[in-house]
Amino acid sequence: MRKVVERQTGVALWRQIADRIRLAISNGDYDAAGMVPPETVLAGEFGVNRHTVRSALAALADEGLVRRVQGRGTMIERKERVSYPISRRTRFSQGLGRQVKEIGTRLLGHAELKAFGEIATSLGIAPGDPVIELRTVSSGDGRPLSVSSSYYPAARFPRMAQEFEQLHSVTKAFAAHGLDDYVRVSTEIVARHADGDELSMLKLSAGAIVLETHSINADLDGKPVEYSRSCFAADRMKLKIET
Amino acid sequence: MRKVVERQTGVALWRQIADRIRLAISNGDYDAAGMVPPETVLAGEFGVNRHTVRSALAALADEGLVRRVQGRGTMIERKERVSYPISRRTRFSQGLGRQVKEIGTRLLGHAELKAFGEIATSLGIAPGDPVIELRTVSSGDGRPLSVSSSYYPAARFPRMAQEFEQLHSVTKAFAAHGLDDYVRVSTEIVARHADGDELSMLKLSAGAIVLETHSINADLDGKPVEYSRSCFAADRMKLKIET
DNA sequence: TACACTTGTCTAGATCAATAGACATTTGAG
DNA sequence: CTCAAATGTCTATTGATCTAGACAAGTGTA
Repeated sequence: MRKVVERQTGVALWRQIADRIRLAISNGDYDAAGMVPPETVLAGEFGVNRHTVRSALAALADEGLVRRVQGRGTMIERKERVSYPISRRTRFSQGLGRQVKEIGTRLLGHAELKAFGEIATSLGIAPGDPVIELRTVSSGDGRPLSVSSSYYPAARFPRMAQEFEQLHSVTKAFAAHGLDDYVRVSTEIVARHADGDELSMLKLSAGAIVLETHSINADLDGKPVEYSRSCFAADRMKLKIET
Repeated sequence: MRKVVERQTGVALWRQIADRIRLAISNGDYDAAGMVPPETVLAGEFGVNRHTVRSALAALADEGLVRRVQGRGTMIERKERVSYPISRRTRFSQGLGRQVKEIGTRLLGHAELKAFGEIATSLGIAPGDPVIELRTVSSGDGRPLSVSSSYYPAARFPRMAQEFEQLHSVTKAFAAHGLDDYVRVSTEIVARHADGDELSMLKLSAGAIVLETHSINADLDGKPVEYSRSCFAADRMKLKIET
C-alpha cells in the first residue's frame, strides 16, 4: 500500500511520517508483530529515502514510543494514548483512573488579576472584576500531559490559590469555600501546533500538536465557577466525550 | 512581547508563525485595528527575518483569511472558526445553524463490507457481520469542513446508501428504516497532521492539522446504529461540547 | 507635493532537509 | 559457523528554508 506524504508544505517529511507511524501504532496496525516494519519497507511505502524514515523513527525513539535494536528491528514500547474523558462530571484525576499509575498536578504559579474578554464573559462577571488565576501542569507516570490556566471569581473563591496549594485538588478547594458540587457545562476544542512555552513545559519533541480546550464549570444553579484553558499533548492524549 | 518559535523541529518557521497568527486572529487579538500588525513588527516579535513572516502571511492570504494591500497593510477577511457542537443530540446540519449560510454533504461513495476490529466492537456486532459504509465530504459556504466514513449494520439498515443518496440526510435515512430517534453516546478526539488524501479532499494548504473523531450513535435502547470516523480541518473548525 | 509607512521584488549566501550509495555492526535462524 | 536481515554510520549532492540587505511601488496624511 502506497502511503502519501506531501512535499514543500512547511512540515518536514520525517515529521509527517513520524506522525503517521505514531498513529498506526496507537491504532494497533503493527500488533501482530509487536514491532514496526523494517526501515526499507517503510521507505518503500512512503516513497522516500531510508534516511528520511530513520529521522522519523529517531524522533519516535526519542519520545520513548519505540526502541531500536541493531540487527533485530524497531520494537513498540508503548501503545495507547491516554484517554481523557469529558462529561458533565469531568474531574481531572478521576478520569485517568487506571490508565496511569501515578498522577501529579503541579502548581506553576498563581495571580489575582482583572477579568476581561473571554474570561469575564465565560464566568458571567463584569469586565474588570477580580479573578484568581492558577497555572498548573499535570502529568501521568512522570510524563507531562497538559498545562492549564484556570480562572475563578475572586469574590466567591478568595482563597483558591492557598487552598489548592494545600489540598492539591480543585474539587477540594471548592469544597473549602462551601461548594460541594459542580458540573461541566461546555468545552471547546481546537488543534494547533504547540508554541515554545508549551513545548518546554510538556517536554514535547518540538513541532508537535496540542489540543487546546476552553471549558466552563458551573455550580448546580448554573452559575459559572471556573473557566479553564488547557493544552493537551496531542500525541499522548485523546479526548473522550461521553454524552 | 517576544513570541517563541522553535527551530529544527521538522515544522518550518513560516508554518509555525502562520498557525500562531491564525490563532491570534480567531482569538480577536487584532480586532482593534481590524488588521494584522506590519511585517516588520511581526518579524521582531517572532525573532525572524521579514521574509519568513511574508511566507506565513502568503499562506494565510492563500487560505482567504487575510488580504494584503501594498502600502496599506494586511487586512483580516475572515475571523471565526466554524463551531461544531457535540451533544447527545448531535445532528450535523442543524448544529452549524447560522454560522454558515449553505451546507452541503456530498456522497463520495458507498460499499458493503465485513466489519472487523473497531468497527465491529463499536457497533456491537460480531466480527465478519456485514456493514454499509458511506464516505462523505461536508462543506459550509463552499469550503470543505470535514470528511467522514460512517458504518451501519447492514442487517438493520439494508438500504442506507440508497436512502441517503435520495434524502441527503442520515437522520431521514434512519427514519426510512423505521428509526425515529437516536443519540450520540461517545466521541473520541485526536489531533494529527493531515495525510495526502485529506489534504486534497479538504482543500487544505498542505501540512495542516486535522481533528479526527470516532463517534458512536445509538437508538434509545442503547443499541449502536452508527459508527463514524470524521476528519475536521482544524484551522477552520472548533468542536464545542455541551454537557 | 512631500513624507512616512507599508507591502512587493530581487539577489546572494548560510543552514536544514532529503536523496543516493557504500559499508559496518548486530541479531537470529539454519 | 554462515548467512540473511536488520539497524548504525559515513560521505557527497541537491533542493528547500531562512537570513540579509537593497530598492521599488502603493497608500494615506500633513
